[in-house]
Amino acid sequence: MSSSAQPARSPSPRYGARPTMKDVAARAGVGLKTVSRVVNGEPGVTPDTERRVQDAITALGFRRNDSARILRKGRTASIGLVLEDLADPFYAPLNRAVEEVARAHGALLINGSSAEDPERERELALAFCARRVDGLIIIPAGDDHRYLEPEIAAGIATVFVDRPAGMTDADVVLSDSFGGAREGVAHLVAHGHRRIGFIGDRPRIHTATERLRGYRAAMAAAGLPVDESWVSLGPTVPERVRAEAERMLSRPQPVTALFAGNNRVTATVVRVLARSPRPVALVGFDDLELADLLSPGVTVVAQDAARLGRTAAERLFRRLDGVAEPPQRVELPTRLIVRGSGELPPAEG
Amino acid sequence: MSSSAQPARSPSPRYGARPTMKDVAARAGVGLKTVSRVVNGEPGVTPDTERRVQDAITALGFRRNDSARILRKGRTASIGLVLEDLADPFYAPLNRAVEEVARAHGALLINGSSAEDPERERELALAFCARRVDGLIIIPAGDDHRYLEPEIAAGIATVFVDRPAGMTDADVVLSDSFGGAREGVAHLVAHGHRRIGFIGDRPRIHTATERLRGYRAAMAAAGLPVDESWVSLGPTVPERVRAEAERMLSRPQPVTALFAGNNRVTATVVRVLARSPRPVALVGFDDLELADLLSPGVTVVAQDAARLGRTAAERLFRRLDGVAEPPQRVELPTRLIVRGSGELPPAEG
DNA sequence: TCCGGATCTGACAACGTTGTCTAGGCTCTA
DNA sequence: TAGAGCCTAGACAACGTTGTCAGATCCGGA
Repeated sequence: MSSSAQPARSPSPRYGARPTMKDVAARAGVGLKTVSRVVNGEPGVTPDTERRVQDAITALGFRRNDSARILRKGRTASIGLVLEDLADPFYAPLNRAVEEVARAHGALLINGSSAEDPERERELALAFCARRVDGLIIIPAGDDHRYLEPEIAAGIATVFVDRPAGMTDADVVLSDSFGGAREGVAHLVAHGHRRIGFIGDRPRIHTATERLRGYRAAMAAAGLPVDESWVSLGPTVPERVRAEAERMLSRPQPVTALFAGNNRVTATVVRVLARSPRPVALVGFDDLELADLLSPGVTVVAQDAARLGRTAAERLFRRLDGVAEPPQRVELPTRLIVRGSGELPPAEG
Repeated sequence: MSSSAQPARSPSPRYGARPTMKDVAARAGVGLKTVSRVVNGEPGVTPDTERRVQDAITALGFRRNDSARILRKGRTASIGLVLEDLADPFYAPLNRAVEEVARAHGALLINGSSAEDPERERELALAFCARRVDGLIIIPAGDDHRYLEPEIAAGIATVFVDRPAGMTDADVVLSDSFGGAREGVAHLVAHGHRRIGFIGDRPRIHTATERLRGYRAAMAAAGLPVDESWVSLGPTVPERVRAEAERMLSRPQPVTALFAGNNRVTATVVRVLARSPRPVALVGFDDLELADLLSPGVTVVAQDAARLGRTAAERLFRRLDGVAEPPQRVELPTRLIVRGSGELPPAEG
């Protein structure tokens, strides 16, 4: 009776039992190592033997088990990418750029979203390390990366992108948030604005504070005072951004222009301004798809996300190729894209 | 002299040589298996022993090597996702949705872009299989997926998304391209348009032909003839789309409305229409960020990309949990989002 | 005929982990 | 106090591959 029950256990015969090199070797009537040689295109196999092995491989549907290979060789030919949100259009080109570089180096890409949660960032990065990725590219969510030190010491190359790492020394590739914001605000100042609002991301996010610093620098350079009610840092959910924008616009002395700290803020502010009775100027950090088609066009401080990713990945692979130099901080320039500039609403007072 | 040269070989002492369970066991003065038990939280270890092991783990900076674990256990707790382009904003939410489901099941996500190249899709998928992912989610670039049959037979669950697989029987999750396009075109017809253009992706892409079929169905249902010069399938690069749109608009009897086959086409057409002397109606497949802010607003047939990804991933994990049922084809509804509807330019003749 | 050398091939150990199985120590009961 | 039974702990093999090494075969030349 137990024998009659057995067939039911496995839904299909030998389901999940893949052939191994041993099976191929047996079928081809050769040794294990010869199969290995054929599979890896190593020299020293007669054409005839090779053909027999190839036939056996095809017949059995053999595919090398890379887990075993990795275990043996110690290198995984894969890198891990921890970003904030796979769904964020800003990071998509970065993701792709990293993939392209990885591909050029024959490596696969494992990735995940930290969702701006330091604990989740940590879990992901360490899970990647357990898989023994050769290298890590991280968009930091947290500000303490000491947890990575054993991994880095053990040889996992690590590059941080978009924001600097906390409490640890490693390569970083950034956009010039400070300079970009300063330039964007200066553009508003040049058009006569004196009361300029700033709405940005939460203060624990490095880029947010850097951009605010740029805002203050531009204001200071122009000799303009900053009323603290014009400045707002916090979550970039539409509700908050909308409320803050409306607050700044409805005071007795309303701001005449706004600087939006990132793409999500800009998108919400654009919607608020579309309903504003009087024209309000806007400059946003990060470019937006279709931004050129809005009227008035939205002037932006654009980052080159793809270049950010490419630079970080190239740096990583240089490390993997054994280049040993002290950790470096690369800051990529931003680009002010002036749109509908002629129509930028002038300041009134 | 050779001995004096040796130190230079390894940049830092024991660099890359990670501690193993054996090292931990030696340091803690316990057996190998006891370390394994502690690392995996298995029962049967006294608190005192456990503490000794934990201390050794911390002191050595041990981290379990998942490659070895995978080799031993046969399951990788990871799934592979082959999409068309990691940088395409349409696929970003799908990507994220798949990640979330994977995460909920304790699996990691490996992904890559096929760049719409069947050969590259194949390479990626097979590379994932060599890594022994538990399952695959594929947005097909090619139309022959027989290469996956040995893998599927060997137990790698596979789900296709966004487009059906070619030549093989597997689960598929799609949007209702046909129905969506028909509804979108019917919307234009309802506003009095009789000469409606269709610009879509290359004919070998399933969604492109399905949407075209929907267009033809809507025209036929309204008793409207279709002049073949109104229909254009091909690469969605801006140059071609722009040229085709301009061609359709500059004929003696120009089209009075356009249906755009996907987000990239819509973006380009919007730009062309912004310069058009007379108003031309537009409905696009896929929603666009900020589409509501354009004037006139762009009416779209929206797909729920996140739901597409979620559905596919859930299906995959059901398979992995052993649910055995014949391959299924799920078709998700689209949603017509009417924008600036009152202002939809009416047909003139 | 024999030998050196090149070429092809396979036996074997090792990579780091987990499953199985057994040994030893302890507690509890009769 | 002996024996049953439980709990903790470790020895060992196995997962599928690759690196090392040594054996077998074949060639040409002496």
